[in-house]
Formats: sequence, C-alpha cells, structure tokens
Amino acid sequence: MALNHAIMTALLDDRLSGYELTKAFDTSLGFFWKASHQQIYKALRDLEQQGLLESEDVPQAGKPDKVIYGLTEGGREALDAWVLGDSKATESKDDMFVKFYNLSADNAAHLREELAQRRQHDGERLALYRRIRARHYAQPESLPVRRRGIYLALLAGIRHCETRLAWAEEADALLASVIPERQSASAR
Amino acid sequence: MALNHAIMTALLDDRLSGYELTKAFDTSLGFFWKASHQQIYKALRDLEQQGLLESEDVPQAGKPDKVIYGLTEGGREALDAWVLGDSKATESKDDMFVKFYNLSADNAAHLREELAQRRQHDGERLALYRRIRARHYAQPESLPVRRRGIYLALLAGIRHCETRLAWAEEADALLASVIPERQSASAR
DNA sequence: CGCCGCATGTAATTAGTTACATGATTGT
DNA sequence: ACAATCATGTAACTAATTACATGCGGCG
Repeated sequence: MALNHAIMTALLDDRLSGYELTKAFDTSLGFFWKASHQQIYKALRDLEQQGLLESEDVPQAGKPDKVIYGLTEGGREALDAWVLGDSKATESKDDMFVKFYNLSADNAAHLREELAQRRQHDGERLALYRRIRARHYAQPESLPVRRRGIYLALLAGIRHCETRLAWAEEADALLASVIPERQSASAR
Repeated sequence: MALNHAIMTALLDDRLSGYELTKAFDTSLGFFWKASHQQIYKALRDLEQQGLLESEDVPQAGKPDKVIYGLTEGGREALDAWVLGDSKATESKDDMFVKFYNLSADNAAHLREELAQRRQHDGERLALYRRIRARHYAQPESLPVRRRGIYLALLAGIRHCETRLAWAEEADALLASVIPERQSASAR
C-alpha cells in the first residue's frame, strides 16, 4: 500500500498531525496521491502500531489538542527499502474520457461544461504549481538532492496540467462543432 | 461506479464476451480505465441482473463456449443518463512520484531504472495510439459524431504519453547527475 | 508432456468512499 | 445565532487486488 509510504514521505522532514497531513494531501503531495482524513488517521494508527511512526500529544490553547507523528528509525529504513522495490504503474482512471466515448449531439453541450470545469481546475492547479516552483525551485541545480526529486515531481505536475489545458482547447472546439445549431451558446 | 459504465460503453456497438472485454480493457479503453477479469465478470452478472445487459450463450468448436453480452434498451438509456450526470475528477495515484520525493544518492540509480521502464511502457503505448490514429482517425472532421469523441480521448492519450516521455528525458538527466561518480553507468 | 491461450469463475483480503458524530473556538 | 476552521474519530459499504481453481485444445 503506497498510502502508508506517501504518509511517511510527508513526514520526512516535519512532524505532523493527521489534520496537517490531510491538508498536505490536498495540496502538494495531493497531485500524486489523494487520501481522505479517515484513511489517514487509520493509516497513522497502523503505522504507529508497526513501530514505523511515533506519536506525541500536543496540548493546545484555544484549539483542540493534537497528536503529531514522526518517523522512527525503523520507519526511515522501511521507507528507504520501499523506494528500492519495484512499483507497478497504477494506471489512471478517469470517467470523463469514458464519457467522451459516448459523444452525441445530445450530450455534447454537457460534456463541454464538464470540460470547462476541468479546465478551471487544471488552471488553478497549474497556477499553484508555478507559484511553488517560482518560490522554492527557481534554480533546481543548486537544490539539495532530495529537493531535486521533488522538483521533478512538481515539473511533471506542471507539464501534465499544461498538456491537459492545451488538449482541452482542441476538445472544446470539436465539441462546439458538434452541438446542434439552434442556440449553441449557453445551452443549459 | 464508472466500471459498469465503461463496460456498457465498450458494448455500444459490439456484443462481447467477458474475455473479449478484458482484452479491450487492456488496450484501447484501458488507457482510461483498468479492470481485471474478475471485476469484469462480476460487473457483467450485476448489470444483467439489473436488466441493463442481456446475454447469449455461444457454443464454439475447438474453444470453450462463451457468453456474449449486449446492451438492452434500458442499458442504453442508463448509459445516456450517466453521461449527462456530474462526474468527480478521480485524481490519479502514482507511487513513482512519491518515490521521487525520497530521492537520494542511494536510490537515484534505482529510480532511473524505474523511469526507464516507464519510458519503455509509455513509448509502446504512444506507438500503439499513433497507429490507431493513423488507421482509424486520420481525418477527424469526417468522422461520425461519436467517433469524434473517441478521437479526442485518443488524442488525450497521445499527448499524455508525449508529455511524459519528454519529462522523462529531463528527469533522467537530472537523476544521472545525482548518481555517485564511481561507475555511474549500469549500476545493478 | 508441459506450457500457452481461451474462457469463466470463487474466496479472502485490502483499499477507498460515504455518511455520521463530537466538541471547542473564531469570525460575521 | 450560525457557519467555518481545527481536530479526531466510528460504521457501513463499495470497489479493487490477490490468490486459487477448472478444463479444453493446440503447439513444440
């Protein structure tokens, strides 16, 4: 299960609570691995029980107390070993593309709307990643080794968004040409 | 569950057996949705029970008999309705990128190998999709509407592979620069 | 004779989603 | 008063993976 390893990866240089991890999985790491808070809290308990993580209660004033987790020596070793193992290439699943296989005059307008949502989403992601890049990864050559790996992942995310956005323009044009001519603009 | 709808989509113009569907999910449709034969056979039984598919036993000589499935009227309607609904954007999961977050001099050579495997895989995919495109989607403007949707999906697959391959070159160069200088080539 | 392709499944387990729950504090 | 953010969970369910099973025909 890679979720466990994604969590350990997020804990490489910070000690974080489940809540903080959940937010991390919504942003940076989240492009490559999604997880709900329910999954994360459970994984944290499992990992602690296996001795790969250790926890510490942090009482807080004005906020609920939290439990922060950090890697143990065993955790670091397990993570290192995992990286050296083989990984199967989890192919992606995307129902929007399946929907495209069903294109017709009746659903073209709807697909165009879904596509517009995706464009918006990808555009926001791209802007975010470009900001992160400008701030923290401007000169990749002068980064410490591990940060260079993160830079490469970030770069993959950027390229991916760019490609999707470019494709979406082509797709939009083709969809527009399929929508019946009545009042093709603003079809609910 | 989109698997059910992916299966129905594959049955839009052909009546197929579970085995044939499994192969289809390994090639064309498979870029957007992966499924094992166990999943597919189960889904087929479920869909038939719901009245969305109908089956027919086909005895064969020299081969085991098979059961082919086709869409019912209800199945077509259900599929049409599904396309018009909203779909959440199933974010992708890829442990190779998680591994990149763990880059070090110790694992750079290994990651480079994994990357090479991916490159090979993506290269084969790309060649396959380009062949399909050249054979069946050379002039997208003159295709019937539904085929244009499939063309767009295919195009997304092509662009995606191209992007990954281009990224992989950059990544490979950076990884190479991280591998310790002893005998950096062909480190097992 | 043993392996590969065809064809279809069962069973057990793991992973992930959805719905619901609690309770404090800060902002409108 | 009401919603939002912080913080952590349980329970029920659906989806996916992994392991195992069966049997025929053709190929080397």
